[in-house]
Amino acid sequence: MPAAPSHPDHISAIREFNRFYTARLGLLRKRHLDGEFSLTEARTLYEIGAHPRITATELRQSLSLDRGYISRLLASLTRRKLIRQSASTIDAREKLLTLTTSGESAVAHLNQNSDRHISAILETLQPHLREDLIASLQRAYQILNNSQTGEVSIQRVNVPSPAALAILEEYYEAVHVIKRDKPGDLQALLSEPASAMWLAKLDEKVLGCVVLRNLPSIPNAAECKRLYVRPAARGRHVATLLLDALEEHARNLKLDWIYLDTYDDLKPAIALYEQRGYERCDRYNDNPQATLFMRKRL
Amino acid sequence: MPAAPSHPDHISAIREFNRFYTARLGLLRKRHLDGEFSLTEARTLYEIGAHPRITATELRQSLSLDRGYISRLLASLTRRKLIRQSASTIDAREKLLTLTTSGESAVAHLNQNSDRHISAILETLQPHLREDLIASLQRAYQILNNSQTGEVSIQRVNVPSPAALAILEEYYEAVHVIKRDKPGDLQALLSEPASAMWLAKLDEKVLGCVVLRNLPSIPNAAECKRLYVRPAARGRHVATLLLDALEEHARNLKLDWIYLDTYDDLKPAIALYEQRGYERCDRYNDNPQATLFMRKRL
DNA sequence: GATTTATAGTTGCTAAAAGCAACTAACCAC
DNA sequence: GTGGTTAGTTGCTTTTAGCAACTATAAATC
Repeated sequence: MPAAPSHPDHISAIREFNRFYTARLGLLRKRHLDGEFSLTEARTLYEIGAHPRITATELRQSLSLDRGYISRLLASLTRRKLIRQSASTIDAREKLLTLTTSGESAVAHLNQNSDRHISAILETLQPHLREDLIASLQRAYQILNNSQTGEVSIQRVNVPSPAALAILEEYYEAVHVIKRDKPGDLQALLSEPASAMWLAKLDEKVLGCVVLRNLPSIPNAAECKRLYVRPAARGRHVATLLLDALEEHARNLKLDWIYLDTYDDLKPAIALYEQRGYERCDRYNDNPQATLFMRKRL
Repeated sequence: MPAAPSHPDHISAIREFNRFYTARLGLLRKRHLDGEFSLTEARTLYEIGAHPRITATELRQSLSLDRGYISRLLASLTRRKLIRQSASTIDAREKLLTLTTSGESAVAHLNQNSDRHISAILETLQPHLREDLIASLQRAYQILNNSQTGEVSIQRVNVPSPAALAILEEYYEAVHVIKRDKPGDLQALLSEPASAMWLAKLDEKVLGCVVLRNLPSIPNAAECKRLYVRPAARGRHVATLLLDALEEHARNLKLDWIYLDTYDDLKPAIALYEQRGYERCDRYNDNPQATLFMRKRL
């Protein structure tokens, strides 16, 4: 649909908001309140934390900085043992960046600082205004996040591609699982008859994944595993699209049940499952981390 | 009222919004798209434009930069004829900063650049989402703007204080009046029986002003003049407080009518007047700039 | 399979941005 | 007046960032 030209009032309203907001929240302060890191260093650490296994080039694009400068910056952060640069098996030129433990605690510390500042502002607000403010910002977030061009597509994974391994890696980090699959396991899984994996993509960027796994202990059933949507892509119904693909596939296989396990804490995930017709059931496996079990009749 | 401690979810929601928003809008890009100015220079120019007669120290606080650096920055902008530094009559140490004509056009040009970028984002949105986005951001703006601590107080002006002269100066710049009162005129005005001036203040900062002036041509009437609220303080009902004070004073003087003149373009001002019971009337003076005349029976 | 072309990252050099500290001049409180 | 304070300036230094030439790997072309 061809959008109508933006009304000038809209534009200046946003411009004014930007100026006001950055000033009020101190978003442009050079020395990031914390003596130890510059604003750019802090942003770099945060970006690596948010996107483990990011490459320097991707970082450069998202921070819009010079390659040379980034290179030195990363060298310095590595020297200070805040990040780790590991060789990529896919492309020997690039290095995959991850936070070290102390890098993670540095990010946590930076967040704390920024939180203190935000908290001081929120505390001057009456509770209902506070709710109102959060809701307004979240609405803005949602609208802008969804506005990114392109359609989310769901792709079946046939081979253990780097992209598939990378998103699984991210999933593991996000849920802190202890027992991780090895790359070879994915290959094995994909070749099992009733098992499969899907990726959600926007252009070429992977937004999330889900795995359907054979469940030999229960007749005519399979298990939904590794449902994960990257934080940056949430609110775009990516999980819904992934589950649609998974369930359709299961139906084609003439399965009767999808089982899954999860944790009581994951309220939004549980809400989604319930909304899709999953209902609580008894423990069906011995996953020690899981506290909640659900299933759906197809 | 003692505010309840902020819920951690609120804080992290705001932190995430900040990261997302600054990245999406490119607010942290160093070289401000325009080759001519750095981000800091652009911010400086904008700040001076938004607060004419600001001092270097105030600027330093709002941009949180070093005094020495600011000093050099201002020297450079002055050399480039973008700003003017005029001596303060109140405090000979400080210099009042204003944009030159070419400084103003530089700001306009910077705004255009930033607008292009904003416009590109808005154009990807459907009209209703666009409206929704603007409304959300404006709501956030409003809440945060009002959250600034302290109560707005209204003060009667007894002598032509520097603060009173400064806000009048700002008013003149804002409305582009040709015929300005000279400082002596304010003294004369304040000593007239039915005339007076009020300032709205937040802590020690002046937010706006209004003048009540004797109107000898009409019996038992006075005129409301110079109603002005600084852009940064709008949305806080400052004008309402000022008019309350003015009308109360007029009633105490046993006046029957308040008259005022304005321009058709000033829709929000006119809406405020109408809401307060002012109604349109015939031209009662010979102010060539005025196109709309109103009055209210007290 | 050799050759070109492109890409990821490094390094030398330089410029711009920003901070620190010592300074001057004006103001303020007693 | 005198001592303490504040607004702004200036000399000096560090940090931040960019440019361009370079190496090594990958991808494309023939």
